[in-house]
Amino acid sequence: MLTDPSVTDKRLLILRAALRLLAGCGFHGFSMKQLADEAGVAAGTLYLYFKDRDALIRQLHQEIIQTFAQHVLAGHDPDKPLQQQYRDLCQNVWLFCKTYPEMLLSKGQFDHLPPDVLRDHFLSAWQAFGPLRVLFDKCREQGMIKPLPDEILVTLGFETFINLARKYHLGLVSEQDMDVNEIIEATWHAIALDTRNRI
Amino acid sequence: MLTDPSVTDKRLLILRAALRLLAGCGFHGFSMKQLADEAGVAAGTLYLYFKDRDALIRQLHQEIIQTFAQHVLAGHDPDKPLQQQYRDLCQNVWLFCKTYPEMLLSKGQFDHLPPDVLRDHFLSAWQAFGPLRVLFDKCREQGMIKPLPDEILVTLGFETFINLARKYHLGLVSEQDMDVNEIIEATWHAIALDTRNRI
Amino acid sequence: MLTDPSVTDKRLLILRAALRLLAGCGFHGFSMKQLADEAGVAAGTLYLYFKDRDALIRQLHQEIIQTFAQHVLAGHDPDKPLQQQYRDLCQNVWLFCKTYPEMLLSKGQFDHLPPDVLRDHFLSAWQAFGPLRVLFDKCREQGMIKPLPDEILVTLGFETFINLARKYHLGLVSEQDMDVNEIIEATWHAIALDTRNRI
Amino acid sequence: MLTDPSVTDKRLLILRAALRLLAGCGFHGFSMKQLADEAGVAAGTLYLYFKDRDALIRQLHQEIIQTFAQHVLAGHDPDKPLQQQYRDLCQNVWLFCKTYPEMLLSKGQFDHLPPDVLRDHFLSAWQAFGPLRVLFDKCREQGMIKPLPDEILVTLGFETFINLARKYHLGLVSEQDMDVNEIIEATWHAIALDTRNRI
DNA sequence: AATGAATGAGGATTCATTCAT
DNA sequence: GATGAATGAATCCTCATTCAT
Repeated sequence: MLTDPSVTDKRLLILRAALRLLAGCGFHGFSMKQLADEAGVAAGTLYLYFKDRDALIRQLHQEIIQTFAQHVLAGHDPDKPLQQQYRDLCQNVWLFCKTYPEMLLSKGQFDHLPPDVLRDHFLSAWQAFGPLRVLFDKCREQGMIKPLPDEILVTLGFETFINLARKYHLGLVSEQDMDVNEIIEATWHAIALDTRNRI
Repeated sequence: MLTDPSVTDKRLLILRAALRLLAGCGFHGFSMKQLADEAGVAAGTLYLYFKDRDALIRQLHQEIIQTFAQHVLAGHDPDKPLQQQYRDLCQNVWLFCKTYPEMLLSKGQFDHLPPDVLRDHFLSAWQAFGPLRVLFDKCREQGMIKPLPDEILVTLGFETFINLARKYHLGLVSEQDMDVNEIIEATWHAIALDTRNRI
Repeated sequence: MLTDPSVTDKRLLILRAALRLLAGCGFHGFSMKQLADEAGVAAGTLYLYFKDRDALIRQLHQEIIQTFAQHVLAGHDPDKPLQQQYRDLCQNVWLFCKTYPEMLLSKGQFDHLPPDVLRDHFLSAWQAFGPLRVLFDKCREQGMIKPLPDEILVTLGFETFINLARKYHLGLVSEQDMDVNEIIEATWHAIALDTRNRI
Repeated sequence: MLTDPSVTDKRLLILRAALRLLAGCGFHGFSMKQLADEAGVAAGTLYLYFKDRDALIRQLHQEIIQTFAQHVLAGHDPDKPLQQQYRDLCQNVWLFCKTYPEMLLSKGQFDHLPPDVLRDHFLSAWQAFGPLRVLFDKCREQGMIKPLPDEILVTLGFETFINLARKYHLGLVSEQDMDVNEIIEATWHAIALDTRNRI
């Protein structure tokens, strides 16, 4: 996995180097030669592991998504109270984004992959997030949360932490400014179905 | 302004062409030659209006921010009820993002501008959003919303609509799936300070 | 003439500006736009006075040669003693090269004009130097100088001062280092026919 | 060395090609593409050996200076009579300039290198000409030549042959016109200190 | 498997020249 | 005559990719 430094598989070494460069300089200004240097291999070696630049970018994208999913779902326990599960997931999202800013920074870089490729990646990601769908289903069944599609719940809930992490790394908010638990509660209010919430 | 097609100032024509390309293919694969073609001018002409590629990108970024601010604050009336003001702003954010997807898609492309440039742009944007800060201040004074920094309120509130618009344009959510007013309420729940909200 | 600042003929203004630029940055890095700015006219105006860049360069070359000839022959008096005439000419060469370094610096820049053009220019220059040929002829007739072709006498005599002026402007020799009269004598030794000179 | 055709080091191949082009067309009109073609390599290859065009020009300049020095000092024997040493050096200068006209023609092209670069190159050249300084010192000590600085002696002596070679290659003087030994004597008269020389 | 020199198409940028005003 | 915005060919340079070793 991208975040596991003990793995020395050369393919992963290259992807990790690509991630560092992507975060550092974006797509432009990251050349295959630079990547080779950063990864500590020769230029030609890259092509033993990846058909071409595009293939490398796509695989990196997928790898990031998988890594993200694994970190977010780490320690997930479907037997805990539902709201606790939600809190744990939020914590994980926040922790991951805070710890690995390069994944965040490179996110926008992928927005222009061909749409069909993007779709494929999202679908496989969604599969990795199966437990999340289960959680949302249960919450909806029990009338705990609003009857909104998963995608929208994700935006109201988890994506908030991604956005905050970006601001955090840009220095627009400091950790003193925010009590993560407080914000988790806030996002819960957004998705929770509480008759008393009605205005 | 970027969204006003009646303006024929050549500088703006070029920026608009750049926006279309940026949305269509991202930074890479958008060459100055392509831009010239898209804008209907010769390659050399670009350099009469912009010192170089970087200057063009930076000016585009600022133009987008300004345009965004103007659309969001359009029709803003500080004399309306506070919550209504919030609703209006949310509506505007959603409408703008839905109507001009290219602004959205190009957003991630700017993440790698030099940090100091990014900071400058954000600050000038924040100035344009003065009425928003006033609104938040009033709401906080009256105990209507949680005592969170503006930046976080923005994320919990408005950025939700930006994220949703992206998904909308990617086809991940359809307009049938979502009742915008419902989502506006949801984000209000996120930021609102309601003692009954306490869990 | 290039060195006469009272002439305000626009053609000459342009040529003088070209000379300044040529001396300052060589052929490369001197653009028609720069020239227009330096001359204080619009780019298009250059083409009212010169067919194209090449024509301008050629005319500049000729102008420099003519100016050089006029300065060198200034005050020439064919009735003075022959050796004194030689001394005067040397003095003039030195003075001119010292006073107008830009003419010197631009000299090497013309070495790559098409050979036929160069030839034409040299021939017309040689015509302007008629009095010099007369002087050499008289000296040779009287057995004062070696029976060498004019071209070689010029090299042994006058070109010495051109070379020294270049070194002077590069700071490789200072004026303290050199007594011009002494050097004039030295060059005279080079061309003089003195039986006692024989080794 | 630039004049040794047996060396096939690619860097030298490129420099030699650059020299041919420089002599043929001067700085302008010699493009990196042309150079690549002339050298028989791809355009990109140039940049494997030289950082950019400027670096190439600078290195060419130094290479020319070094080559010139080596040829001029070839066969130099400090044990010969001093005047004979001088004659040998003059012969070498003449021979070199006659044989490799491209080095001559490119000379003026370097006049616009940045002054500090020019200075560096001249200093390193001067080091290579150590034996020449020794010769001048000895001659001055023995009262054989005028008490002039080395730089001026060089101009009066050796540079004469450079200038003549230029005229020779331009067809302004033919070899029939000139007896090199005669001219060597003439330059010796210029620098020699002979009381009988006094006029 | 690994290398890295070589390639050459493609990018950003410049600049001589034109032409409508 | 004079302007200077517009042009687009040509320039320098980069970089993804290949291939002989």
